[in-house]
Amino acid sequence: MALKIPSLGYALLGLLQPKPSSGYDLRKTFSSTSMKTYSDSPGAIYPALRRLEQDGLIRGTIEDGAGLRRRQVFHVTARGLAELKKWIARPITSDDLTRGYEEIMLRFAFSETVAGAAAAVQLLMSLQAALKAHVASLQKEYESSHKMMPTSGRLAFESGVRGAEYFLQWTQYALQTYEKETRKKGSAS
Amino acid sequence: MALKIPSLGYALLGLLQPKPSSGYDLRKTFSSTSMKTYSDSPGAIYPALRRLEQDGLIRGTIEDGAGLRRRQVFHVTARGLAELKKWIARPITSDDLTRGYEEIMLRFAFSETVAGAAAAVQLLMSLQAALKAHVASLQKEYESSHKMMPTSGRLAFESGVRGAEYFLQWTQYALQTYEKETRKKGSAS
DNA sequence: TATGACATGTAATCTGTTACATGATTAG
DNA sequence: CTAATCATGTAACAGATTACATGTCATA
Repeated sequence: MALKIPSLGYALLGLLQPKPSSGYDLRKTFSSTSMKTYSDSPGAIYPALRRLEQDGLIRGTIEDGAGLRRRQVFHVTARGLAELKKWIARPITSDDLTRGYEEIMLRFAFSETVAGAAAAVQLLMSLQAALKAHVASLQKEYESSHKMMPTSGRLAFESGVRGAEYFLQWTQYALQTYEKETRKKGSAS
Repeated sequence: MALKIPSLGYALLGLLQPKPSSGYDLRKTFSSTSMKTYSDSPGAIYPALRRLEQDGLIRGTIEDGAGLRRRQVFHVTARGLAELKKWIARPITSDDLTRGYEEIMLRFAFSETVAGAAAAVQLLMSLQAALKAHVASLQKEYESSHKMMPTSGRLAFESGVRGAEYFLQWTQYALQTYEKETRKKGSAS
């Protein structure tokens, strides 16, 4: 039955993992940082947190500090961490790419803190392989159809192809960055 | 009350406008071309078409040609065309950019056929202005936060910033393409 | 004649949006 | 004291996903 978690659920898990927070904190993170893709509305976040808790992926404890203003702080459970790791370790499919780069980048952004640098590199390599195939198929489709398109259609398609090519270049850069980092750490130890 | 149309609705309108089609045709377009972002499932498309018809944006006529296999072909009404044009003419907001480039590119891809080259250029200029502000704010956020991030987080952020910068460059290229085109047409006439 | 493509739909379920509602605490 | 912020929630609704259901037509 595999426990289906929507994108927002993973975003919450990823944020809670290094830093237990309240629903309100999470809302502010979504509204104030560049994670605005996710809704900061209470109607999205509080139900999502409850679902995660019901699935045993997070646990909330009511904070009773100075004031009596109730505030529930959630932290990721062992099960939640395992689920996060599974998500990050999943190989990138062409379907993932079709859905857009956002969720992939979220996975990558969390990967190092959640599962270590080795997992981050794994993810990058999987992404690179998937992107190569994706770019090739986009180019093929472009070749076969660009002549029938109006200028704006063609340009929009081009933007997609070039964006993917550029993203592929970025994976190379990211992998190199990790290589340099491990060399530095290796020689420093 | 402004008639709210979801992204899928506009995608359908945009496809139907130059070429009336059946639900089945549209599903195949979504599954076979790079418009896979949109679901090709009947549970998404047929209800969406019915909603558009109820709002008077498209009208379906049952085709009775050779065979008796029923097949309903939808075409965009005057009201639907007006709605499409309004959608394309809306200036690009920072909100649009936050939600991702896909819907913006859809608007642009359809713009020329639906509203003419001048509208396409208008859209590009609006996009360029919005992107400049967006890139600047992303860079600012990057500057103030990149030192606290793990490598993977930083790289993911960089990918977002650079992607936006690249997209901005593309708008320049697209505008130049239109300039060249109008010059050619102007001198040819 | 049976398989597969054509063609359309519905029902259950899940998630997110929008809008409303409640109450505690702090700052002016 | 009152306005803003902190903090949490609920209810109605819209839209998408998944899975199922139905029937037509061509072809091997």
